[in-house]
Amino acid sequence: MNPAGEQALLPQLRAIPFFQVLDEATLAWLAGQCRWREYGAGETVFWEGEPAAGLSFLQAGWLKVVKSVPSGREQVLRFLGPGETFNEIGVLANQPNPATAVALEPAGVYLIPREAMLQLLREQPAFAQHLIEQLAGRVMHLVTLVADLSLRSVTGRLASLLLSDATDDILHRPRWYTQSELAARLGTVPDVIQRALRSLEEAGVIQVQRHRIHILDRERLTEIAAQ
Amino acid sequence: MNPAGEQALLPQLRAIPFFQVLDEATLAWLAGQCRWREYGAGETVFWEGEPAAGLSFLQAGWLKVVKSVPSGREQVLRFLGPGETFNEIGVLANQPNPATAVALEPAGVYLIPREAMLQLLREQPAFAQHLIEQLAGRVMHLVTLVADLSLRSVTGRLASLLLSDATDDILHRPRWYTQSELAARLGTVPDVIQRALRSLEEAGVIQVQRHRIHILDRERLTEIAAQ
DNA sequence: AGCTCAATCCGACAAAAGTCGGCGACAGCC
DNA sequence: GGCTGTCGCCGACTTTTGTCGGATTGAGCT
Repeated sequence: MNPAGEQALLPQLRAIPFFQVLDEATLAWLAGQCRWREYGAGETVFWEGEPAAGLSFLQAGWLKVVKSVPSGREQVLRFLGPGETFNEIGVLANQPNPATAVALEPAGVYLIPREAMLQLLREQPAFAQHLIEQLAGRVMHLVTLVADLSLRSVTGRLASLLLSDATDDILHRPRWYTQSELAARLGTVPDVIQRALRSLEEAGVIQVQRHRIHILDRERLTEIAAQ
Repeated sequence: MNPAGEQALLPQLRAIPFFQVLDEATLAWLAGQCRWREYGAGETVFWEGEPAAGLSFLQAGWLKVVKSVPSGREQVLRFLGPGETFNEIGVLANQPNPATAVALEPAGVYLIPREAMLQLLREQPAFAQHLIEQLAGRVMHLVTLVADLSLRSVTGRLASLLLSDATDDILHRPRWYTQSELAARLGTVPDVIQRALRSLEEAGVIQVQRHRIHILDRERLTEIAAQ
């Protein structure tokens, strides 16, 4: 994993939905502003409460964005993979980072400094437009998460996750996607997830293997997801 | 409660943070686009899942924005009072309304149709900028709510709410602000709120009256809020 | 192959949250 | 001033979620 030279970075930037609205000259300028950083698995990219350095985009690897509490429990706000951007909020709200970002596997990140970001915002109306759509999407996602945490059972949330994340009725779990992470994503603890998985398996709705979960009965799982 | 004529509506629009960045001509144009609606207490302003008609701002009264579930339980996303705007998200994400809005007391609302809103967005970069900040703030608020629901106890959340919403150590509760609404805001049910209030009162930390709650020991309440 | 550490699994228990039935108090309304 | 419906109050109970100790498994490493 190496930082892309400017000629390699450019097509990458172009491929990111976030920047697709920019013209070539602006993209080139932006490429010059980016700073490269690498992180090992488990390393923290930035901490909640720190001043926001800028907007980042993930060139390679996987990250999680979490809120955590002294006891050690944490709530995953989102996982993100190559090509996704993160920490827009700290920059835009002119506030400290609202959450912590941690690398789940070795990751390479480009940082677009706060000032470059704000300049883009001022000078590129199309960029601002696009950003607004992104943020609106982010809000919708969070609203769903709030309703889920408050109104639905752990088993129901787990069922929904399986239904929405599985491809061809199989949810593949990379090494980093442990029951711990699954629990943190669903707002609970590993033991409860284990219990829920077991009970779904006993009901014959899913089949759990070490690194993947098969959906056996999509229909019944959908009913369970309503709880 | 009457719709303001254009000459009365204008200063109102000017006073709304959302529109403060617009020049006089644009404000006047906008005033002409607004449509007036009134709602009685308990009436629904719009439903989750409906197509988003536009951005609204509340001229008088109080509303709640909620996600609810067939069983009847609901999660309040926010309460809002005169001068605040709502349902930006449906418009901006080009999605159906993500939540339902209900009047808590007789309310008057101006609706800015979707098209006018989008035109503003295209033609007024300053407006777009301001909108981005608003959305970023909304995201921060939701992130906090998610972390609270997932990681903190009901009593802790209640304590936080008392600390942040009380003025001069007193939280006034208008008629609509029942224990039911309090519960829906904190993501639980009325009985649990009643229990939590009683236990805080027994501990001598607060004093509960019918329409207001006194904070007696701010320091201890702050400790409890950490749970 | 053996070691080691983390992930998983499991049963028993504890605590928090949610449910239910019923009673009393208050506000609004004839 | 009485009626009525909602809100609030309370105790007992159920369910869900969270915690703990410890056994087991598997992957990666030496």
